Amino acid sequence: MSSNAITTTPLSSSDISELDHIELLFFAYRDFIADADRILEHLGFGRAHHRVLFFINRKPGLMVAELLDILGITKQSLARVLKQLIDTGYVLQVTGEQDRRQRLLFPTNSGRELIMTLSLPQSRRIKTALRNASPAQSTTITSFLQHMTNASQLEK
Amino acid sequence: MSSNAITTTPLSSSDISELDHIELLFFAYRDFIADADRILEHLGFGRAHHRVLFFINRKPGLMVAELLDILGITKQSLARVLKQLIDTGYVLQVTGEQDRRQRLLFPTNSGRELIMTLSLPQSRRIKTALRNASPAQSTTITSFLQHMTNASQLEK
DNA sequence: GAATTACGTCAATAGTGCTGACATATTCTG
DNA sequence: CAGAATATGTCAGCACTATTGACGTAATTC
Repeated sequence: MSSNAITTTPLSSSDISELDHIELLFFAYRDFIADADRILEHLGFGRAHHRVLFFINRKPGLMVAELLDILGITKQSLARVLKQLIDTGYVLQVTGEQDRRQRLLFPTNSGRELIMTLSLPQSRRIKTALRNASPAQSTTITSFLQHMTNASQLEK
Repeated sequence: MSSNAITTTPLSSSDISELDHIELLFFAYRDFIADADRILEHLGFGRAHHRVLFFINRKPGLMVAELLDILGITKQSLARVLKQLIDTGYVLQVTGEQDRRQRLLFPTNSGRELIMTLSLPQSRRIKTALRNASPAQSTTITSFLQHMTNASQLEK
């Protein structure tokens, strides 16, 4: 048992390249996330705040329920960070006009400013990674990322 | 202040596509990770266990210090999950031969079996995402992921 | 022999996710 | 109109994973 522990048992050769991709994806995302982490530290915010603010900025006026769907977390988890973002003036809640049960979410000016600051190093990283890519190659990469999501994998 | 909250303040137009990529990367990684999460639940393990086992399987015989470098966490964080993986028979520690201070890490047979099970849905997802990609396009994607890591961004 | 290295461990804390339970408006429906 | 459904908020407790700081031990190096 321990005698053969050193033997590597390769997966079928066709899987090898996917293991490489798994590893690459891990490193890419880890380094990508770390860019913003350094900035968040100073503000007493975490990654959850970042994600919430990012999507509120992407889709100003979205409902709490929509945001929950996008993030894939529970309302209790969202509540904690959302409350902090509201209390600190980065996010604004507005009662829905047609449906007054809804609380539509908007970034404030500070919120937009913050999310831009957080996005900058990440944008730079992507820009650098795409520096030598042709438009066609950029499309290939975008398409790959899209196909990696559940939304795209469903319509296979 | 609240009057212009609805106004979206776009970043410079050249940054728009990078925001799209940030969003895509979030969804891709989130769904990608979730594949294994469902399996881990049943075992009482978390993502940290997954990552540790993954890299021990990728590089059998690596030192604890190397693993810490790869994962980018502290030894105290690693200790907890590593101990569980050792206690449950998925990982084996072997004292280094040249340097007897080292504890070289190896996956056991069960460990290799488990990491294959965890990697399968992720491999399938990647395979599906690459289904219509030519070899050249595959290379483009691999190259992009590589360039997204700190290691590659440094040698710019 | 003393410093350094590789690793382990105890304790406290933070961030972020979860479930369950319950409350409050508001809207929809029979 | 009364009751069901919906959108949201909140309290309480727990799990997992990360952190820092401090200290210990064995092995190696100088």
